[in-house]
Amino acid sequence: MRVGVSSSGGHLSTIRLRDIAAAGRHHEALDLFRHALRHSEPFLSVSSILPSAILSAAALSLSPAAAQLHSLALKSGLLPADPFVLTALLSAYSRLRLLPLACRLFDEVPSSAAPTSAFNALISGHALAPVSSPAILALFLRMRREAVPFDDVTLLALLPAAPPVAIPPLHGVAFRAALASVSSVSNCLLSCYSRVGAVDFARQLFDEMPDHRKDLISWNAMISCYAQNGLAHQVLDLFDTMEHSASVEPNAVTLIGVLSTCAYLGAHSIGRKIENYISQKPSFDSNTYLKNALINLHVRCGDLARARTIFDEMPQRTIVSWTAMIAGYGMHGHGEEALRLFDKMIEVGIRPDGIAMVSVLSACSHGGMADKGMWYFSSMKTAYGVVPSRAHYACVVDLLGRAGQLKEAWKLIESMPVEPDGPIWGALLGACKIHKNVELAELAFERVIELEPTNVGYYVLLSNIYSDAGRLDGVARVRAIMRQRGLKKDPGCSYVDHKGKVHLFMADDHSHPQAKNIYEMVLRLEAMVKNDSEMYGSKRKENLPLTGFHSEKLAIAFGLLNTEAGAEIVVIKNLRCSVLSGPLLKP
DNA sequence: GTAGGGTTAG
Repeated sequence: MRVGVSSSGGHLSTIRLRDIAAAGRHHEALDLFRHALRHSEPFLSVSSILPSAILSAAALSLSPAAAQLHSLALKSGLLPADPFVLTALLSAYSRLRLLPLACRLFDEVPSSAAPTSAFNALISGHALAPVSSPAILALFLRMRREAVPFDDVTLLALLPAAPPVAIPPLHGVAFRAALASVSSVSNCLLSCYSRVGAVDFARQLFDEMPDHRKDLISWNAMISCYAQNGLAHQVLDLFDTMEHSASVEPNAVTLIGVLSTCAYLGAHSIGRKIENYISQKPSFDSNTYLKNALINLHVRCGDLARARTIFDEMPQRTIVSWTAMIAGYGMHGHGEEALRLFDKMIEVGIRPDGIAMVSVLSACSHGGMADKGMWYFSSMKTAYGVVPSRAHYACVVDLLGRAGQLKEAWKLIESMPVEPDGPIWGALLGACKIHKNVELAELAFERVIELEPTNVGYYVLLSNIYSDAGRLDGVARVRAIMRQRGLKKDPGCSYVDHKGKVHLFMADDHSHPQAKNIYEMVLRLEAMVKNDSEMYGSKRKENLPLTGFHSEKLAIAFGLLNTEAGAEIVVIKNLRCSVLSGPLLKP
């Protein structure tokens, strides 16, 4: 359709509108569109400016405007034939979460006349919906049946939403269409493999990429892959390689991956180096994601004051910033401060999500505030619209359990609207250990082992409960089941970074040069905690050799023996011992 | 001109 009266150069509006919309100035874009229509510029086709206007309306969440533009398109005779208008509308309805409208529009397109871009828009729209993979795969199959060519964009929309089993066949499809070597597609495949834990496949893809196709995103995806799969040593190794390979410069996303690994390892010194590097780059200064990663680093390494300073100085805080800080106070036993911060978050108008509530409940649990925790748990649905998930139940079972209310914890599990999972029964089992309840422990163990038959931790826990109760028959039985199922006790290890040297401790480990002093220290500490000097003497005499010494206790004792009062001791436990050979952890 | 890959908290 041509609308033309005015004298100004028509196509200028088209170009300006696109640029303005692309720059994110959507209000201006819509104003310009209205202006162009009203003044009917010559040689200006509505079809050339309508797609940008439609997408601007969607970007501003203006459903009525999108619907108006839709009817304008109909009146102008642009639907369903104009592929650009059609695709923009499909994309707009998808982004406005009006998927039914998108589907209805798509159905009006004559079969096999729909362009690739229309399918792509609809697939992306379905990918935004919570349970979408069947619908998406159906769309893709229909595309192939109707011989509509697919492209890289199709795969980028399809792959992240596809179920794990569909990834390898889709990889094959991409390969045969000569799309698997397109950087964006191979990066996407890499993250898909990462997400399902297929780290080796991801690495293989990474290694197979020729250097000129390996871009910053490829490096970031591989680093995040290692980080998310807990392979800390590999993260630091790859980051090191990246820094020495001149072609790409790390960006904020790279550093977030590395920082999360430092947080996981408690590698405070490396993390601080990265923080220092960041502080010299003004462009990183306003990156909220990066600040959140730094908060998490300091929180996990025990430097709450530094974490809080970063938090306080942030120009913008997201719910992630608040949650990281609340969780930090919670995990270090500052329950009151955690709740104060939570109240403040509510005050500034941030509505907590499920994860924020997990951090609140666990702060209550670790801070011994059972009543407060129960209050938050029972009110969170009405107050904040957070429906309790299994993670919340696990927190509350832990909370009741620690407080000695084992029966109530059991009743809560029984009353759950969904089936309890391993961590929930595990929390009850842990509470049984604290309160020495063998009967309930046996019941909880039976359930937890049905759900997680190979989780060695639960066997060890029950064995220790029997051992505490002097029930050696039980200990033997648990050991027999473990043997029968081919399960081996994971050697728990803890380490301390002291003066640039890493000191590793295993449970009941006597190999350290200071072993004698360390064991003395543990016994003293235990006696202090129990406020029972009798125990110190008795355990010392009767236990030869000494057993039941957690690796973590040994590491803490070592730290206390070798540092000044008030010095920071960071103990990291239960990591795969392989991380200790990492290059960055050496002095 | 349309569709779009990598990022933090539990």
